[in-house]
Amino acid sequence: MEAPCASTLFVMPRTKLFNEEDVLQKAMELFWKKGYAATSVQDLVQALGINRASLYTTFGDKEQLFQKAFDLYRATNIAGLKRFFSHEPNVKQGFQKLFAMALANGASDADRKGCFVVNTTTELMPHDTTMRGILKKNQELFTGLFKDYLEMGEEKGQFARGKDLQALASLLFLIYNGIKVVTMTDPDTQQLLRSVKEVLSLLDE
Amino acid sequence: MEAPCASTLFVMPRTKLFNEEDVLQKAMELFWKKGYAATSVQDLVQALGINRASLYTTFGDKEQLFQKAFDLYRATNIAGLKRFFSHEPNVKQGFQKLFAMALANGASDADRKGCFVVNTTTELMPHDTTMRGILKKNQELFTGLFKDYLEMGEEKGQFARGKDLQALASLLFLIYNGIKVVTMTDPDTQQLLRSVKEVLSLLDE
DNA sequence: TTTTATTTGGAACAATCGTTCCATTTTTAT
DNA sequence: ATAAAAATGGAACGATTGTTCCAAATAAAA
Repeated sequence: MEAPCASTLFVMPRTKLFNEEDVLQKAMELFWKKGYAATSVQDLVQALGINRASLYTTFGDKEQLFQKAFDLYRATNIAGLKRFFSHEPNVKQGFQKLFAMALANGASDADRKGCFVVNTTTELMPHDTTMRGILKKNQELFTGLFKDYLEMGEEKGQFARGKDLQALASLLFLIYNGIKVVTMTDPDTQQLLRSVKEVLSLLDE
Repeated sequence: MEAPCASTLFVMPRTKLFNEEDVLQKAMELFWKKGYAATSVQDLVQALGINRASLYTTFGDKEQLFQKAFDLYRATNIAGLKRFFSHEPNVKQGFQKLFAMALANGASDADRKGCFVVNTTTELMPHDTTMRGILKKNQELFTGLFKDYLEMGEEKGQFARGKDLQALASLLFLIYNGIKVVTMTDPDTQQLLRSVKEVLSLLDE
């Protein structure tokens, strides 16, 4: 009955007018800045610059969009950390620079967004059970990278053998999280740099 | 004209049927657990067990109630910390116990509420400027108590003189915040205790 | 008992929430 | 030109948001 002629089967549709990655990036920054509950779909429509209907057809509902934005943040961060470590052979200096960067970022960001992972943890953890698995994995991945980096330093003889590298990795991760919280209210770079110097002295001798 | 007779001037009204402090405590726990944005007035009415109108007449609007609940949390915490320090003359042991308690609390709390101050920081800091002053004061108060406690230990000869106690106080505060975040997703007491042990070794010799 | 002040339950408010739908416009390839 | 597919603007949905108001019930002191 309705058999179409061959020509109609290969008609190409209108291409998307917006770059999906760019839009997702904008969504990431808004959720990062305002959190999940405080970000309305109306806010998203305005910030992303796309139509409300387009938002729903390309990203699903608010929760799915948040998940994608959050995944983008995590992927970007992990990739950046790996790249950073691979370019810094001296481990103690590497952590020194990493924390200095975290402090500088906290001080320079006028929006005081902090860390999207930390913010999401404190906002959604009490009830969101699906997010828990993701965050736990992310935590293990992070401390794992820290530990691998420490082991590299140990093998290179940059500090004494026999240290509890797992405990040190967790400790540095604690501090990383602490920095992301504390710098939101008071980006006092100078004093916290001295704190970082103190803890990194554990890698001496 | 309408001069009332003396007797009517001293008529006592109906007394409140609920204990204001108890109700505020319940509000504190709900805001602590769910955060500001995710807690609706309807949630509060049900959790506090008082009427919606009573809520507004005794506590003001949602924002004022949150502020009072938050103040209660901070006051309780600071008082508790002072009491704890005053009962523990050995400083290193004091911090050891303090962090162990923080870890144990994180592990035992089924609601995974974390720390109300940390949660509020990450939720409201990007935009709320009035809260910033409060949180900064709170931060200074906390690190101040840490530093005073460390100075007491130094004077008592519990560890070597000449350490950067201000930096150490900030460092321990960073770790305290880190613990409050990390234990929300994974209350792994055992491993983090080793991290605490590592950082407190800075108080040795 | 009467008076006074407060709580109480619930209705009502406008505003916003997340989401869906539709008619129109726009772009691409035939 | 024509057809297909996507974006667009905007209306519309019911539900929930924070807040206010009011009549009725209640408790304590006079």
